[in-house]
Amino acid sequence: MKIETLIQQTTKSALRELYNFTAEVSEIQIQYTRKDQQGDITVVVFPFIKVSKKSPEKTAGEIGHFLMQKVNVVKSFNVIKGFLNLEIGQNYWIDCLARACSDENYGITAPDEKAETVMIEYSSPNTNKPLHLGHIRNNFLGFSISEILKANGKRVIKTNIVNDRGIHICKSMYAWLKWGNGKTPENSGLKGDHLVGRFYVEFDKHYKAEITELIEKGFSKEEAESKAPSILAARELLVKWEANDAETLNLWNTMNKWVYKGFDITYKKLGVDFDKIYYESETYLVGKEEVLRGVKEGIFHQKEDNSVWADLTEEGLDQKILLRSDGTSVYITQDIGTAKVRYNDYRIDKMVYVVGNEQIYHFQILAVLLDKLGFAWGKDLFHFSYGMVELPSGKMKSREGTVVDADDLIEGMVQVARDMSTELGKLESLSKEEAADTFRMIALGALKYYILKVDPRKNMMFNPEESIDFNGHTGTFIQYTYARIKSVLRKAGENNISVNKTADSISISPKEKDLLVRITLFPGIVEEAGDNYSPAIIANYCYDLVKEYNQFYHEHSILSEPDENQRNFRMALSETVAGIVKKGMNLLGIEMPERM
RNA sequence: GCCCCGGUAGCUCAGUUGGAUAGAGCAACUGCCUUCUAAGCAGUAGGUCAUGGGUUCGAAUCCCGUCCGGGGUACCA
Repeated sequence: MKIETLIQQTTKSALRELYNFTAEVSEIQIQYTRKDQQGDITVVVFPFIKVSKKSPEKTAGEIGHFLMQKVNVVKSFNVIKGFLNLEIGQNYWIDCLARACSDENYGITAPDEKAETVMIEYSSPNTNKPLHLGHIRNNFLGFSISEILKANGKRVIKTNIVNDRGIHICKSMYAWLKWGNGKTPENSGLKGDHLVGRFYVEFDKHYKAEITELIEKGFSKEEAESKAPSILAARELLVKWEANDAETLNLWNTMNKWVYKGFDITYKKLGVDFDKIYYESETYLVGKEEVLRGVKEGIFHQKEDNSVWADLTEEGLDQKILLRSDGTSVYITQDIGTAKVRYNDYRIDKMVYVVGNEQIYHFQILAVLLDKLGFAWGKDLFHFSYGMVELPSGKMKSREGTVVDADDLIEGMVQVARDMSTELGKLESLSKEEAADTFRMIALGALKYYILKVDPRKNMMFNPEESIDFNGHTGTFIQYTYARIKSVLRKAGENNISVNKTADSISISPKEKDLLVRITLFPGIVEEAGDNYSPAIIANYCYDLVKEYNQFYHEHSILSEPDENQRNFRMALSETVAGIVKKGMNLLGIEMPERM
């Protein structure tokens, strides 16, 4: 049993026996004792002075005596105001270490027969432009949350819906037809997604110019936006596409293939993957059918101009368009179809959408629409909404080219990692390939950590200079500590010192105690991260753990410790910390180098 | 207008879901490499937790008001 639970329950008995009061276990507050106080675990007794009718000190003292008698790991206690600080015997901590050290899956829960199946949708790119920093946060979060849920005993299906059709790609297609001069990735030397992205920007440039021109001719802004020749041409392409026009489909296929080839490279570099990829072009018709069924069944209504709407005013939402007057689908139409297809393909207990918080309203509507269409699971969908990424220079706008491109960012970080390692004279003993792989791990680790350490729900500032910092609260620091431990363990192996997991008759220093306590926290941290869908909780824990380890490392010698039991204990501590940190960082999708 | 989200050190972020004297990193300054990796460790300085009230033994945390910032409210996605 966990020590916290044991103390809570015994405190509950104490309250009953001493004061004839029946408390809920959840009312009994247990916390780890502050570092500036004596003791390991603290019971907060303020809430019970009403029932004890005694001073906080007296009450704490009485409960303290009770706990000492009933719980043998409680060795002593002290009382400060209403805080009952318990000292836990050293055997308890050594036992915890032994368990953590010997269990390869410490902190990780494997799925059992009745494990929930969770499908997690993330990434979900449009095929009209390359991935940028915003997508990076999405991909890292989606991947990490998948890993964290797996570690909490869920079955996870990672999925990606590729928005491969729609007005956006038609814009790129039109621009390519009009101004492309037959450019291809091969003859331009550009990565496919970047090439297609250029045409999207090209489109917007012309479109904007046309709007300005029309406004000068006396049109209203709205009229100009809908009457500009470019947008009309793109719309026409969309209609042709939905009508299966061979030439349009051909171009669409070609350009999307360019993009996929580019995406594959970027995904690989990011280290993310998917169990199942859906394409909007393959699901939107299912959505359209569902919408038309809704019309037939009177759930939705069709206006004179043929557009289809859902009236959600009763649900406190607005009117929502589901099909345009020209019959083409909008974003949410596709989402309805994709949801239906997914539930046909898999036995899904929970559907999680990793999508930015600007789409909160969209997913509220989606849940209601699915519910109205009679899908029981609709209202249970979970929109994991994360905050936007801001730059010191302001917001990113892909149409205006003010985005941080994913490929450029990664390449730049690898370069800095290489320069920094060379400057520090590290990795000289490694082969070229090993060194290159380590630079990659360091660069990606720094980037992933920088993004995942902040609470996903909040907007975050991406400062390019800080993100490539390798000192302080960074992924690099954690990787470094891991490599450092590995180095010690390697040396121990060479000297034939075995890690003794059952060390006794040793003395534990305060710093070692801090580490032990921190180690026992790991399983709870994994659980909390799962409950809260928060990689940040894991990230911050790993930092705290290695910070503590480095202090220990600085204060104590390990290999040159003369006492064998003491040495073995420190080896076990080191090995356990390394194991936890590796598991924790892997939950963030961060690899750990053995040397750096 | 209406609806969501946020405001903690100069900057970027934590803060165990209401507990003790609010913590890290960066930036600045000062020490520590003949000793297991100095991408490290130790120290100095830095705070009216936006603001005003309320709830109670106790509030950065919960409730109400105000101010500031962001997002949403499209026949864009």
